Amino acid sequence: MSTTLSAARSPRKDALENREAILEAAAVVFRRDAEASLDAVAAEAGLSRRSIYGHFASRDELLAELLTRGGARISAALGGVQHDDPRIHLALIGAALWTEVQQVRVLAQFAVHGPLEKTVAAALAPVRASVRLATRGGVEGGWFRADVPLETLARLIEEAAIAVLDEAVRADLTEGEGRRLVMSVGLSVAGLSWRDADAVLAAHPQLSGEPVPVIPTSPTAESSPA
Amino acid sequence: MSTTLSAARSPRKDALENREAILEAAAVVFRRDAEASLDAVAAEAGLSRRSIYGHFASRDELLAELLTRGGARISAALGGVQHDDPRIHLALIGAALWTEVQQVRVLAQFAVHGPLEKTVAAALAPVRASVRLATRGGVEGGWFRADVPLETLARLIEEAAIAVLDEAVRADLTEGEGRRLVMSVGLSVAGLSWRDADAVLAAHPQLSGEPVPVIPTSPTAESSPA
DNA sequence: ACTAACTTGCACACAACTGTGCAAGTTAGA
DNA sequence: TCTAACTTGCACAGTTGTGTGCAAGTTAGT
Repeated sequence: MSTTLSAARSPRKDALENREAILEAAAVVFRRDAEASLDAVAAEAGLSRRSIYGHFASRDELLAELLTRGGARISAALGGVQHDDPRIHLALIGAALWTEVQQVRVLAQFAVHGPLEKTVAAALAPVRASVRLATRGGVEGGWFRADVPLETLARLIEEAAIAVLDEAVRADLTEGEGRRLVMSVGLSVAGLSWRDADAVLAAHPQLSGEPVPVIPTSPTAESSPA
Repeated sequence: MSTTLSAARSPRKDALENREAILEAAAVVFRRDAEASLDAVAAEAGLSRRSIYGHFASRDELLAELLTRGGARISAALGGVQHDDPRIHLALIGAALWTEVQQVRVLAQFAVHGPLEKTVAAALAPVRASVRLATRGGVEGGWFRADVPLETLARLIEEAAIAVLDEAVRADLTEGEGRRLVMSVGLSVAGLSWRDADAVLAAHPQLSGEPVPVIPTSPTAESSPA
């Protein structure tokens, strides 16, 4: 009665929820151990391993979607981040990353090993570009260290940021403290003294108050704690 | 005729060499991929997988020895490192680590995942202690950042150092450049501006010339590239 | 209340890896 | 030269994981 012949019924709503639950569970599990089994993911999601294959054709497909989404969220958070002062630009990037710590940490798990490298690299390309832009500006402006190739410096800043995120989570820092630390250490690696870095942060209210503009509510993850 | 009854002949020399070759191969292989198979190690060593079990009872035993030795080498390189000025102390630690990049990178592979964590932690304890000492001194002296718990700062410096080592290898930097960068970025994360960090390095000839005292020749690895 | 959409459990086949036993080879060294 | 010390290849058992097929359930939505 709906479509031409033997119309298939529309997909069920709870199936979509389960799909999200799987992705959320995968994020949790793979954040701890990048090589965890699908059994572990299923357990975390409260489903059976078998049913994962109802949503994803293979482990790799699940991973690909997970990483792509993570990259998208991060890029979204990076969205309007930009500033004439490269120091503030860099700090803002740090702040934006902090709002997506979980995602960043999942991505970081796969950044090094295996063939997922490509996927992760693609997902993080916008972030990289933004960091590179700020870095270049900072070096040219004379604030950032000029004793290292730009490319190297940008990478060091990235890696330092990830290290800080990890440490902030491990040390269970406050929201505010974590944010501040990511920004401050980022600027440190860039070349500023810690007092200068803190001065920059202190002088700019947008860096001490609430995060960045923030997006209303993403339709993807965030809710449904499985 | 030698020992009391049915004297066993003494072990053959080439067996020892093979044992070393296996360890060296393991270092190479596991540096790339911490979860590589023993087949891969055997191939790298030019031996059969079966014969590995003639030297090590299990994968874990091989790993344990590899990590323990790595830790020992690093600790040895750290040996006499100490200085009244915490900034120089920290720089010297960086320089010492640079002489053992390879070892450090192997250890780093296992620092996070799995049950080897304990072994690695034990192996790196002396390094940690030295870093902590320098950090404490630097903070108390007013050079290093005082806006973070000491423990956190020490860890950040460690992680930053590892990141720099990785990047230095990836970017294929000169011996000298690599050493300088490890020291400089270490000081940066500690809180110094990049110019101050470079000034510290420039003002102290021991930091710009050849490494640290260096040990004559360790009887373990280093040679036999297998 | 019917039925397609989902989930589940179980049974497979397949692959990769560890660890062992053993017989047949090589080789270092007394 | 002779023999114990080593290496090797192969076969095997055991483990852990992936991906599929299928029959028997539940459940959402009409």
